[in-house]
Amino acid sequence: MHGASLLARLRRHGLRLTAQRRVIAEALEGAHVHLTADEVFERAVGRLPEISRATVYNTLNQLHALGEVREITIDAGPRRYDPNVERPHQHLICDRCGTVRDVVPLGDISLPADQRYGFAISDIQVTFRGLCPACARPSR
Amino acid sequence: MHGASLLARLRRHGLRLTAQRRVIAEALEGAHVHLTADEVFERAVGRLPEISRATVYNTLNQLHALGEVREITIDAGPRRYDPNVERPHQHLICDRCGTVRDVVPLGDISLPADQRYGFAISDIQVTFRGLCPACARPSR
DNA sequence: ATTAATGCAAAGACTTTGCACCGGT
DNA sequence: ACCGGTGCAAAGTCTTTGCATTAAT
Repeated sequence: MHGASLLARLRRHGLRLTAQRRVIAEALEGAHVHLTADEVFERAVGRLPEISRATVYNTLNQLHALGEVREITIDAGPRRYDPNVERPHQHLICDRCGTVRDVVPLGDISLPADQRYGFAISDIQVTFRGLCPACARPSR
Repeated sequence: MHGASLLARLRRHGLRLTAQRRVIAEALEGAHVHLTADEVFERAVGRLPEISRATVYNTLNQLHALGEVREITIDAGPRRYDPNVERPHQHLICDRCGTVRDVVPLGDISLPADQRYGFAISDIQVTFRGLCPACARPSR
């Protein structure tokens, strides 16, 4: 069901294949880090100068609604987009510089029935927070 | 070290005890749900009409910086503030209406050394997501 | 041909900030 | 008296939206 490129997945959802969506998908998939909408826009502009921020936002929102990208919200600052919805993973975030790394934790965590309040739980997100090596250095 | 009122904790940090901070602390502690800055402001205005949003934001940020309140960031929408930093707990969030409930999960999760990337991890946040009973109903 | 997608610019939601005045300590 | 805190209004950051135009199917 997955494993295909973002672009292929777009088509599968019945969305039209436009140049804009192509460069947005490429920007996301080519990144080794999770980009903000603005970073996606910057990269996209390099390949398609007429593209607009609105289209980037619209497309990112659509991809998210379709479950094809994950949104990462750091406490402050813009949202970031994670194209990897195929392999389950969680995030490790530096509280100072905001760097995000993908991680696969060990162990298991769950909610006992008396803690579910009747919710239908569909996802468990685990975020590890701390300081990355660079930010932990006392140099300030 | 904790267990005292927010107000008492404020004083302990050397912050001045003002009427504004008093009503903000009361708003936070009196809430059974986690409030947004604006909700805190609304409640505060009821008791102290001259209070400004800027002061609410400033104070909330200070409390957070001091570790006396927790910030909860839902994907969309304003941040919420959780005055309970005393008893460890996690959050259960409805993806449709945004309701937040405090929960105490079972189990354990951790990062193996090869997944830590040299980070000094100081916190693990677990967020359960799903639909609350009201939003799960097919009525729409 | 049809209708979704785009770009632009404007509006919106949320938060921060500069500065003169006020009020805890 | 000192200096942190406050209120106001303006600015800032990030995101969404209305609408006329363009282009994928």
